[in-house]
Amino acid sequence: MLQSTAVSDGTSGDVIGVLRARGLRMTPQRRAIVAEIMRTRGHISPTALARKVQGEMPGVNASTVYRTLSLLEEVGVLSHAHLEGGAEYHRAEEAGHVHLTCSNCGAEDDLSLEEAEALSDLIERHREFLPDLTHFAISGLCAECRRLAG
Amino acid sequence: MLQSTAVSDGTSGDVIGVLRARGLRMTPQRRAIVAEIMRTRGHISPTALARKVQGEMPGVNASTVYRTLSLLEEVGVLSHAHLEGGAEYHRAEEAGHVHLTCSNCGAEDDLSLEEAEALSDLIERHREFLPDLTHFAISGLCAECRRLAG
DNA sequence: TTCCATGCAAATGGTTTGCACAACA
DNA sequence: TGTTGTGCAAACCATTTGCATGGAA
Repeated sequence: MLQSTAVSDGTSGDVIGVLRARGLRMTPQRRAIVAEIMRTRGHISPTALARKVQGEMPGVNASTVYRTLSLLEEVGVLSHAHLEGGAEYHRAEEAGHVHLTCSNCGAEDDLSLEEAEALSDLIERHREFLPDLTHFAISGLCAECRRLAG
Repeated sequence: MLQSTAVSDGTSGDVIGVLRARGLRMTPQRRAIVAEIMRTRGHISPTALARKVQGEMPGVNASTVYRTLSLLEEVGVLSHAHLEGGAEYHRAEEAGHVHLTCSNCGAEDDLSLEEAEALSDLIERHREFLPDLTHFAISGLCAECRRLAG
């Protein structure tokens, strides 16, 4: 895994700068992919992203999307998390929250970094294990589904 | 999802009883699969299980393994969790712990139900979200890798 | 004898890879 | 121009499904 020194406030322009600084090239496909993911709030799956990108720029191959996602993750612009439906990507700066997904209705919610901090501390205390609670989602029942389920 | 009333202390015999009680048949393949998974400590992936079963009873088809796993989960004997490598199955009675997996060395550890309880309470308090911390693993760095990483 | 379970083969769906061509810098 | 990036097609790999046969009960 490459360690990143990349800093980006979340605009496509920044990302392009980061890539340039690494001697990587900016192709129209990359621009489209970067633009699409920078515009995305929260997470998106590779296939969903591929569909969106192909919507505006037909002909962009899915393999290009996968390659670009890996690249952007290596460079530190993106990271991925494991949700119920598989891996999903999001902007690295949005990584500071824990995904809560309702196993019944599929609703999603987040836990802030501060809230997650308390959890991390608990785990750390017991095992000296330094958790990254953002990598896997936390499954469970949302408030509404709890009520309905009784 | 079928709700289970199944009770099993973890022996193949019990499981067979549970299946019988549901009018399901006991074939040699099912016996082999059940025996193998009852003998397994912790979790195992469908493909790994298939390989093991085929080791002792060649000819058992992978699709049979998948079908049997689903069946045993519906019946309440097994459940699955999402680890780094994908879904893994384990005996339902062993479900009471949280998987901790080191993203660096792959080491695995568990959090007991009691320890996890404190975590659940925290999450619940903030969101009225009732978490099932056993469903997804928690990624992070184990004590040793933390030390090495500095 | 009657369903249920299995094997087989094919379909599926996401993801990866090899390679020749295209196009940034 | 020299490399890097892309499209394409094929390969992969885990999982699912349809269907005819086999076998518990």
